[in-house]
Amino acid sequence: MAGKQRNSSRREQSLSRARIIEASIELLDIGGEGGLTFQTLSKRLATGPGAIYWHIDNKSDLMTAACDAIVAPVMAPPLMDATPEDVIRGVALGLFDAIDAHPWVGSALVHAVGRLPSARILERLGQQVRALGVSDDEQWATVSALLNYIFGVGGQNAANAQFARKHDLNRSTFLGEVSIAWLLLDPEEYPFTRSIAVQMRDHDDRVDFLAGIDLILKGIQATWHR
Amino acid sequence: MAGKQRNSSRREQSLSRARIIEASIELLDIGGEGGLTFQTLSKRLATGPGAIYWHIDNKSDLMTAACDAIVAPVMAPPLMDATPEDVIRGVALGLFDAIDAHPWVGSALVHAVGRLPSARILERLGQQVRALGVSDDEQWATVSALLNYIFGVGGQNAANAQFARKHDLNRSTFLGEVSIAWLLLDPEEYPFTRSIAVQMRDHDDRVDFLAGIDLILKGIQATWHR
DNA sequence: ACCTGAACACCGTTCAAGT
DNA sequence: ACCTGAACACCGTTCAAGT
Repeated sequence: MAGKQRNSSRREQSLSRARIIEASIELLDIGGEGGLTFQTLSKRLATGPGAIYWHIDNKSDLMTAACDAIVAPVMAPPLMDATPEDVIRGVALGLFDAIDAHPWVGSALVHAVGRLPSARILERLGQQVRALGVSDDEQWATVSALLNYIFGVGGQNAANAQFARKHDLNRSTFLGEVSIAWLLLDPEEYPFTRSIAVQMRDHDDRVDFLAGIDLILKGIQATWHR
Repeated sequence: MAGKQRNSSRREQSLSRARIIEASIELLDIGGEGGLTFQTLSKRLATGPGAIYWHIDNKSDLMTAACDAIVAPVMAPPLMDATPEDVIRGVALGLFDAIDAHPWVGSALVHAVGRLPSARILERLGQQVRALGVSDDEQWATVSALLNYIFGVGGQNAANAQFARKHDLNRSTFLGEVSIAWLLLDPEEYPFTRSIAVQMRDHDDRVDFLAGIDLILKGIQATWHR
């Protein structure tokens, strides 16, 4: 399927699926989830929208492909000489950092059910869950718990980033606004939420994410290591 | 702010925020996330789009309000005479069932960060986490783990439902397609995913959801009950 | 085989004009 | 105060026409 690659001077490089995905990632990083449209994309690639459809099926496929381009390298390294728990922590943290750097990936992962990026993560986590001694018929539920938690954090990160961008807030002012909103809730009905508002404002996403992973790992150990 | 309520014969009831939300929920239940537009909504309410904007700020607010109308009653009952663990299970299952009946709620919850529906759930879970003996400075991370897991499942449910609707699949044929796609993966690279494909096809969402909650609860117990 | 770009059906939102 | 509905700027996707 290699193209003819004549040295046409109309464009520096001829259009290709790889170049389209690369440009899409740049647009998503710059402009967030709303930064990628067929208008912005075809303008950046100096072509028309129809040309893009020659190389990709639709926007959903494009998002999944862009997502996979970020996720695949993160899931690649083998991380030898480590306990299953440590590998799971490493995989989860790698994913967290990737989503932190590209918040749109969190949203894309949620919408890429059963597609390649999810399968990569499932495989990586599943092998470790098996190594932890979880019985065959409980492995799916156990990996699912990890996967749903990770996707939950990713989706939340994506939503937060999109909200902050829309209202021109940085992370700390965004958290400050939420904190204030919580402090204004009815003390009778929302004692816990109010009591935790300040702690929430100053929390470290990454630390709390790992704490959640550790809670699930402890639950697995408590169930299978005795 | 009560309207004049003249018995005009143009419409059976005068427009109101409550009636708009009610109609929105009906449209979302019928047509999924894409079923609610200002066109379908104003048609169903026998009015123009401008009239709707008199009562609500924008579509995001409308989605959050519709979401809260589903979530609020589920979070209301007190569930006396139960352990904190059982209350958490009850709250989580109630939410799961609500999202199962209205998949768009899963997506709406994720996008309603720091808004009322999330605060209701946070409060309900937080009080029980406190009752479990989690120290003050770990309460946020602990409730977050539960919340992110629940939102992860909800978001995934919403995405699955949207995908199935788009391709005219019911739940079991949808899972069958994913299962087949996984079985076609490279055996060298995806041994775990392939081995679990059949188990995934026949799994019970609700049972697995509760298994994840129990894993987190066990992790909390292992951390704080000794 | 690959690209062009106008056209299509749709979307959320606005706003001058009505009552 | 509340409603009307045309208009606006945008979106993903298609497709006849070009090379």
